[in-house]
Amino acid sequence: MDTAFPVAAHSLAAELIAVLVAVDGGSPRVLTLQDGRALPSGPFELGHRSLQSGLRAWVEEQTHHPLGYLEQLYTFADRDRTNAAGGPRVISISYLGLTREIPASGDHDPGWRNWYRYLPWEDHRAGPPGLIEHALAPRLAEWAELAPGPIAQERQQRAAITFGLNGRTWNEELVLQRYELLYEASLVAEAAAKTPVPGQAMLLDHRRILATAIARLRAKIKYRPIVFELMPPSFTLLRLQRAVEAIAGRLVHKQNFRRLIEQQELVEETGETTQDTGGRPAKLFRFRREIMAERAVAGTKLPLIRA
Amino acid sequence: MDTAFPVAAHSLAAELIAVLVAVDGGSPRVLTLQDGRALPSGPFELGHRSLQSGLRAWVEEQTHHPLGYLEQLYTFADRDRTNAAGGPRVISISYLGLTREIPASGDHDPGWRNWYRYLPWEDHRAGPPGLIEHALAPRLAEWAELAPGPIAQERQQRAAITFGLNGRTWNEELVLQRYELLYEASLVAEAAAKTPVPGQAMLLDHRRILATAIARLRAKIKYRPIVFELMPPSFTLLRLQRAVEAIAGRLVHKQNFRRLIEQQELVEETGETTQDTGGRPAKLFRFRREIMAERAVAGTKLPLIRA
DNA sequence: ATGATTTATGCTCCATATGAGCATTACCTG
DNA sequence: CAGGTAATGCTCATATGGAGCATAAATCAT
Repeated sequence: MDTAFPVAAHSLAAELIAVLVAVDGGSPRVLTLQDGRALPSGPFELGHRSLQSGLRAWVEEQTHHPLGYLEQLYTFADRDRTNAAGGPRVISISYLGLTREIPASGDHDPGWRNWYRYLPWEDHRAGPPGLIEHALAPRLAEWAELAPGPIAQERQQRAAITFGLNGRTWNEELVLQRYELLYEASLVAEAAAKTPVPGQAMLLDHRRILATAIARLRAKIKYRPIVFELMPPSFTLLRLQRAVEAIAGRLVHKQNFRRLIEQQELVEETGETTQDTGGRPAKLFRFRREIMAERAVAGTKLPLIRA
Repeated sequence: MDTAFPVAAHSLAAELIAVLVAVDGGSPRVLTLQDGRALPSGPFELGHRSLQSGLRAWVEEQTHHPLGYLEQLYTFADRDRTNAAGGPRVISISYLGLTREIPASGDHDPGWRNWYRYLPWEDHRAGPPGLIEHALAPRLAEWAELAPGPIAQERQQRAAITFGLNGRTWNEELVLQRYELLYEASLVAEAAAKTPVPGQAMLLDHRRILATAIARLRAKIKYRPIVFELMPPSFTLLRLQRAVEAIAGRLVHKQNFRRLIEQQELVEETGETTQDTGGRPAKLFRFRREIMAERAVAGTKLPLIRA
């Protein structure tokens, strides 16, 4: 069972897809190509030592910008992804990358787009977007009704849970589940919707990959100090908070946020302050990289017994 | 972009590798082949609709056992993995699968091995294993000393943090970091160690993949109700606890564990009890699958503002 | 300059969750 | 019946997370 030779190799190709993220003030940005319709991608070259190094080299060459953090997202090889019948079967390996600044827009369109343009229902910073109630909920209900009794119930419940309908709480991490629900209900252009719900479509499954990246980032930001990969060397606590909010798509309690950051000793004062805050001048902070090693992982959540 | 080796595109192949886990009483088991030296793996067939379905079909065919839960782990294509020079470049996609029972051993070796056989330093249920202090710590210290000043410090610190040396607390989630540290220090057979530290080696990087799987499982068990995928339909709370302990490699506070499980309403009594506990008969419970949809994801950890 | 507006920062309070034990109850075995 | 093993019920101290109140220090419109 283990020795059957791998696939007749000539019908297989590998592709790398990157979701590169930056934060510009209050906007979460993602690097796109083709007028915002595609994520950057390229073939996996056999010359590279590993996938990771291949992607890193390729991204830095293309964007001329250092890549702070890089993490593998997901690999897929769904048959229906390959558009050309008879073309090679493509395995796509997607990555999430965080970068510190947005490259100065050289000549024309640098391609950094606000990601909520693609998934507008994900931004709850100003409360639940109206389009959920007006544009999504009715169409989802309609879709649920199409199914026979028990299935209809189930669909309705899924919609309610993922989108926080009828008074349920919004869970910002369910980005992928929400996109997939809309896809399943044929409400997005990628699923051949006649009249898609709001939100710009992308080529192939790039919007799904974006959703995966956002979900991962929203989850990870809570237990690993990765926001700092998106920040300049020094920053005010409010800017840091705004970055978190941009990613999470939710507002954060200012005082408690500060308490959290400071008690974890993640930052230290630079000693300087900045006045371009609009109000009282704010202290500048820098990330304490040294703490990273120690703060390896926190999470317990199991009633362990102490040693 | 440059291609170091001018190999035509036909030298690419894809392989699936599965880490199948089961729990047998207090033993965490993993399915192996070749007398325990390899994880089951096989080619990705072009006929399959997707990677996931390909793997699922293949596993169920091979093991004749249902696969409860399946999750992608990691994809890699390191050049040094391909042993045969000139052979195709292989992309390996690894999966973690959980199964409910251990298949009855048919004729001979069913291949389910206790995973601590491969990573003996990971089992802290009876306190920190002696081999950490006796066999690992000295060799790691030795390795640290090989480097010049500052690097030596750094190595020493990494070892102390990952293995919980000199009074630091043990973090059971750092399974992969520990294995990689030992690899880097050439203390495991896979890294051509002259006299490897205890722990059975595996072919290629299979032991690293196992470490990845355990790390993922140990992390996930804390915020998703996946232990139940390893349990029979009804079970006592102690059996459930033993399963968690087997995976986490640590003991759990019994009363608090019960409180946690019950307050989360993850289980319900079946109404029956069992007497083969050795002591007072225990109530039998079953997992409340319905709760899964609601308990989609819990974790906040950010000081969010309520709606 | 003056009061309104903005943001930074310091603190308090309270509800829960978590970590540790103590005490009892109910079976089995020799 | 004594002793052993588990199952269960409860209590208590502390840590953590969610909300607000209050004050300080700038800018801005009038």
